Amino acid sequence: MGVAERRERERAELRRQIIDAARDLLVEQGLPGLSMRAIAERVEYSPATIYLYFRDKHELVDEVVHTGFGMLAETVEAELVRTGETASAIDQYGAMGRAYARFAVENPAYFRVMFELPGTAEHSCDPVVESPADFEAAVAMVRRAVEAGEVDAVDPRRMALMGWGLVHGLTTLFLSGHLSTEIRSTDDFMDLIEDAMKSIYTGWKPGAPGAEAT
Amino acid sequence: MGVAERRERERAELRRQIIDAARDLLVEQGLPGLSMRAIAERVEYSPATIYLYFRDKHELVDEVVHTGFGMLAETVEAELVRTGETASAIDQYGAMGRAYARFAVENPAYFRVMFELPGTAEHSCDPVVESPADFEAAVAMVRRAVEAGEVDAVDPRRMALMGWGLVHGLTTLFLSGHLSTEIRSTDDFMDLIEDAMKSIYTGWKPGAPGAEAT
DNA sequence: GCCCCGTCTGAACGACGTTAAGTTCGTGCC
DNA sequence: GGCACGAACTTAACGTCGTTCAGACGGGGC
Repeated sequence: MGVAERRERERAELRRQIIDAARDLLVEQGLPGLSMRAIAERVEYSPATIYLYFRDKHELVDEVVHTGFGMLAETVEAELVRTGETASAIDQYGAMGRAYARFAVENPAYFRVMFELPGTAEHSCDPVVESPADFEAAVAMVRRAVEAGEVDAVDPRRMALMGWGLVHGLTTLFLSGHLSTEIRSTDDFMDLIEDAMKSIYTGWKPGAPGAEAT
Repeated sequence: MGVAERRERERAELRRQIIDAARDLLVEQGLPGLSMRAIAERVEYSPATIYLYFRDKHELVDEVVHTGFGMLAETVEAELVRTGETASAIDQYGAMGRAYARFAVENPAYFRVMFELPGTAEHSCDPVVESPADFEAAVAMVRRAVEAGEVDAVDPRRMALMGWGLVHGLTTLFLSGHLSTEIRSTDDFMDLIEDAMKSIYTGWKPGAPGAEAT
């Protein structure tokens, strides 16, 4: 009686194909090119068929966004294992920021959909802790840096938030062209991110004025 | 022969009404509610009429975005004259960041259109210097702080960029709901911005480790 | 052999941005 | 005063979009 199982496999397969087609279309043509009809044509089905697999366009895009956050988390975590052997906690924290920015410039359309579309916030959340996965990793990294005495006693959650905000803000401003007078190339941008990660924890270093007052 | 002048005045008047209707619609119903047909209905003209005043929807939205950047600049500059008497340069710099964030939470739809729509970057630019107006003001403020000895010698352009990125990033993350686990209310958010502005120049204070190395 | 049910499609609906053709009407000219 | 011009505006349509629904197809169980 393997017929039901085979049917289910085929269903999951097509569902996967639709999501992949949507992702490719998004990457190749941006958000305006992401239409149900275009997706349908790419998987060689009628547009109506998609609605047998997804309630509406929103649900399909949600799925794409979800995989996007998965990719982002993978990128950041790969950077963590790459630098885990040699780098200090605070340097790893900086490396996380750079990995985040690199993902954004390498997948601009993806990144924009993930953060600009309304109602995508819940997809950045770790299913276990109800909070963005990488954010928790960043918090842990700041905590480790504090415990190792690399930086002064600061609130790790608050400081991870600062780092996220700083990198995310510079990234979105860069992607939307608002930094074109200051930052011209991707290399310039990555230098800026490097500076930014450095400068944000300069104030936490032991002996910095006002660092313990926060 | 004032007939041509009157015609021109009437043209400008209707053009203004269309922009205002678009702005109101955007504020009331967000970007999805901003359709040419809805704008036309609000000014009580046929949709086709709008095309006698604007080449296409893009040009009309550009005009709305332009006024948005004007409002943002006014908000920030009003804060500057309010604090100009009493505050130090570095505190005024912090006040600029808070004013920016306040504008965003008070005009979320406006703010999102200004920064999320593709090709809006040029509207943030001062017509004289080819750069966002408030950004130049922030650069000047950092420079004044350096000259007054309030902070260590840092690159003012670079540091103003950091401040912009930090505030902008936290703001967009907050508006898109990605901070909902950390920041619940608008008051929480404004507290965060206050912290952020403080912490970003803590590292520039005289005697901070590594501040002169950057 | 028949029927059922899951799968899929063609055709349509309403809303969208946009355009071409046509109507109205005040104005300047003879 | 009558006429022609041109600006202002509308009507109706085109092609696109997301979405729905009635029906066609076809393999599996009785």
